Formats: sequence, structure tokens, C-alpha cells
Amino acid sequence: MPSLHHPKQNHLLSAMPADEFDRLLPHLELVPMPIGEVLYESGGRLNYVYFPTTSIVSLLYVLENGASAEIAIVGNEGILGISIFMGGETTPSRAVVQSAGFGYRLKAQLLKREFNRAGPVLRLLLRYTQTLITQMAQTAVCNRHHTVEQQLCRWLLLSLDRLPSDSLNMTQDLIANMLGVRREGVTEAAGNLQRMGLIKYSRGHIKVLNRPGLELAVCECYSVVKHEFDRLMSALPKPDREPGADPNSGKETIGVLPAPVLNNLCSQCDTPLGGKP
Amino acid sequence: MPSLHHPKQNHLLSAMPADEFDRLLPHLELVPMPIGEVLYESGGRLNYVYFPTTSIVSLLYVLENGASAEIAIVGNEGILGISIFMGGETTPSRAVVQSAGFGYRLKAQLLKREFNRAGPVLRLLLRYTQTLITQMAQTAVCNRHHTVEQQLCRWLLLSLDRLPSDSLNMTQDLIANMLGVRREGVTEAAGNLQRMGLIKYSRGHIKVLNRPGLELAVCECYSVVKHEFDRLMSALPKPDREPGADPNSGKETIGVLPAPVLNNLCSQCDTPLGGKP
DNA sequence: TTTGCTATGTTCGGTAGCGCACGGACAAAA
DNA sequence: TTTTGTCCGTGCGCTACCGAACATAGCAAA
Repeated sequence: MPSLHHPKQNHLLSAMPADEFDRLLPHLELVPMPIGEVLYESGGRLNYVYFPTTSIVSLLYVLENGASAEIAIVGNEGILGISIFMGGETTPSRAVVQSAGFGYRLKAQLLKREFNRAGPVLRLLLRYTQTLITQMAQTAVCNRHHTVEQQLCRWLLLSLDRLPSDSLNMTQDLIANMLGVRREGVTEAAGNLQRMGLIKYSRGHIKVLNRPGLELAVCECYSVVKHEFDRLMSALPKPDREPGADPNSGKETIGVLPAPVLNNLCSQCDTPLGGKP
Repeated sequence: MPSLHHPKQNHLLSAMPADEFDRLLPHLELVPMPIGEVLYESGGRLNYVYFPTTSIVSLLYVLENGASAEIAIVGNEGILGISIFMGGETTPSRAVVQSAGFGYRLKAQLLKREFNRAGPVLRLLLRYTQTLITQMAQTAVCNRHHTVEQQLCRWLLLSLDRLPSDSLNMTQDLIANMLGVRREGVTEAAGNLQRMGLIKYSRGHIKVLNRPGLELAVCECYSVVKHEFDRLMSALPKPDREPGADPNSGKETIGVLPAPVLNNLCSQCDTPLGGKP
């Protein structure tokens, strides 16, 4: 049954210009995607990107305690493995086949060229965008599973990392809007932190007294985002440049940031990035 | 005090290659960013991108009922307005200055050229990535504010849109893992939907009996994601091509998808996309 | 000082969702 | 047929969080 499957059943592939499609076609490989199959694991390397045709795949974030949340659904309208052309080799997300079917896979290297072909500015911006995606996805899981107090710690640390001093001006009401909770919830959580001597709160002025203490009270989401940012935006030891790659690969060293990138990055950098016990 | 502010206080700007930085420098404009300022509104056009130096900006998703949630924090490590180089003109998110300070702004058009300069394949993929970002961010807000039953509806519809038939095989336990809730919560929600005659559930087989009914029971998050996908991935009437743009702009018409892109797209397309009453 | 406003602290009842446990129902295998 | 394992429904106590209301305290303008 040769006509049962065709790459153009995937909408992204069918939307590609004809010449580009023809260029990719010989490398597209039809693969069955049985239910439950893990296309890629959190933090694992991506060797292929996948274009589902009749299957559906879930992108999941999994927490240390095993709790998880789906952050996106991908079917024949999309592609799996965006971090390849966004510039990261891996993501903290896990991809699991949710509905069995077929799809086409493509060696990741072929799409990575698209990233390398872009200008250095775009490459830098895309990498940053991937850190942003991580932040959003982790926020989704955090909203699902963690307490207001943990999220307040996360929020404080994320804000603190972007400020020169250890104090910030923000009313509890505004923080509540940010976190999407009631003000009273913030009052209570902030009260706890204050009683623990971690912060000092006074009419819209917050002073962090004990940052390491905050880092003990925060959920893992903070460090996941921080480490992923660090990984993507700091100088990487140049990985696998296979020979005969794109002609642009000679100037592949895009501008990278001096570490630490955030003001207070990596004060406890020993925890593995996507590590799950 | 001329040396108080410098574009290189923003880490993305400082990480750019020297020649690219010099090219952008004359267009960078120092702007104060007072607390509460709205850099861009949900669905509004982006005329500028912003590189914060001493300010912090929150990306917020706001629901119809006014509830909101922060999905990301951006400070001097980042940029606001990524949808410009991702290919969309707008996003469903709102950007609000959370901590007063300064930043540099740049006419969006200058970064949009980076998008146009990329190859057609990358441009297509970046647009798709933006729809994925929307899905993630909306999931974050949905996790915060909506009931399990609403989220189940969303999940069912999102899955249904990617399937040829109106039935899917999925145990309640698996759905619970996807949504990040207890299985019992799914049992109860699915029971409600079944009693309402919207679906039929039997040992891992779900059949949707009344799709319009599901669309009434679902939260807004479904249609936001759907419409944003539609907007980004369907054929757009070519917008503003200002003269004298990038030499590549002649072949700017990237491959676009025939509408409807998802199988059951836009059955109730009259609701405005980012509309808040 | 007074007045008024904003920010914070607190209380109280209500509810959604969690963790756990159990029981029944169905299906495939023995 | 029986057995076994998976899937689904339900009940119960518990906690976090919601919604609303109210009290207080600091700040600022008059």
C-alpha cells in the first residue's frame, strides 16, 4: 500500500517550498509510532526530528517527584525536536506518543543546518528564545504542582537574579497578579518567609535577607530554568562539528555570554540539570 | 552622566558580534521604563523590541475574566518582542514593566529582517514554534485558573483536532498524567461530560458524541491556541512590505498552509482572538 | 493634625483537588 | 469456566486555595 502514507500528510512538510521539500524527501524515513513510545527523554540528545502524520505526541515536563504535566500536543500539524533549529541540542521536556500512528523522521543534523545557515544575530536570538520556552513550560508545571510559597520563592529568585541589589519594590497585590493567586495567599506565604528570616517585607519593599535559605525553600523549577539558561547561553565547548557540514559552519562560533550570565547564577551548581532521582 | 547607561548592559546586545552590534547601535534608543508600563498589549502590534538593562518586565497572559498569570520574566539577559523574529507580528501575551529601570528599544522592523533573511524552511519552522509557544503559555494559565473538567475538554478537543475520527483510545489514568491531576479527577470530569451526553467513555475508548457541546464546555484556552495557530500558519494577506527592505524580501512568501489547517479548525470562529470584555 | 489612601494582616466559611483505599466491571488469558 | 489484570467508579478525610469581609498601619497631601 504505497499511497497510504505520504510525507505531505504532515502539514509542515506539505507547506514547504517544492525545492526544499525535494531536498529533504530522500532523507525522510517513515516510522511507526506505537503508543507510549518515548521519542526523546528529558535532557537527552535529539538524533532525529519527527513529523507526525497519523500519530499524536505529547510534550511533557516531569518533576523530580514523578509528577508531570503536558505542556503541548503535537500532531500532523507540527514537528518534534524544535530545539534542533532553535540551537539547543536538548530540552528539559519529554516527548511521548499519545496516540499511535505513523510519522516521518529526519536526521536532526539536516535541520540543524537551517540554524547554522541563519545569521549570527538570529542564532543568538533563537537560543535565547529557547530559554524563554523553557521558562514558560516550567511555569506551566509549577502552576500545576507547587505551592504558593514555593512559587513565591521562585519568583523572588528569578527577579533577584535580574536586579543589582537584594531588594525589590513590589506590593503583594501585584505579586499575586503575577503568580495568578489571591493576594492573601501571597500575604501568608510572605509571612512564612519573613518568620523564617529569609526576607523582610514592608509596604511594597522586599529585602532578601538570606538568599541561600530561599534557594532551599524554592521548588526545583527555579534551578531547571536557571541551568537551562546557563547551558544555552554560556560559552559551550564547541560540540560535534562533523566534516563537510554547511559552508557557514566556519563562522559557527556565535557570540556567547560570559558566565555567570544572570547576576547571581549558579550558587549551587552541583545539581544535574534534568536530573530525576 | 553618559556612562551610566550602555547597551552592553543588556547581555544579548553585548553578546552580539562586533560588526552586527555596530550596525544596530545607531538605532538603539535609550528609554526609561517606569513601573506598570505596558510595552505591548495582548494581540497588539509590536513596533519596537526592547532590550532591558536595569528594568524587569513580566510576560503575562490574561484571561477573559481578568485573571492572569505570569509566564516569563525578562530582564537584562533578554529581549521583549520575540514574535518579531519568530515571524508573528503579535502575541497573545502582555508585557508589563515589573521593576522600573531603563532599556534600549529598536524599531521592530530591523529585527524582522533577521527573520526574512533566514531560509524559507527555517521561517516556516519558526512560525510553527511560535504557535507552540502560545500553546505552552496558555497551558500555564489554564493550569492555574481552570477546572479539571474544562481542561479535559480542552485536551479532548486538541487531540480530536489531530485525529481523523471522533474517537480516541486513552485511559483516564493516562489523561490524568497528561493534565497533571489525579485519575479520580478525570473520572469525575469525564463522568460529568458523559452524563451531559457529550462523550461516551468505556475502558480506554472515548467517543465524542457532541463536539459543539464540548466547545461550549471548554475554557477559552482552546480557542486562543486554535486561533493563534490559524493566524500564524494560514495564508496571510501579505502585510506591510515597506520599500527598500531586505534584498531577500522578494521571495518573502514562505510556504503557507491551506486552511483549515487542523482537521476541525474554526467551527466557531466569530470570537475575537485576544478579546477581553 | 487630620484625612484619606494604599498596603498589609487576619478571619471565616466554602470548595476543588489530593492521597488513599476499596469494590465492581470488563476482557484477555489460562 | 475461572483467573488475573486493567480500567473505572466511589467514598472519606485532608489541605491548599478561593471569595469576601474587616481591621490596622503606615504614608502623604491638605
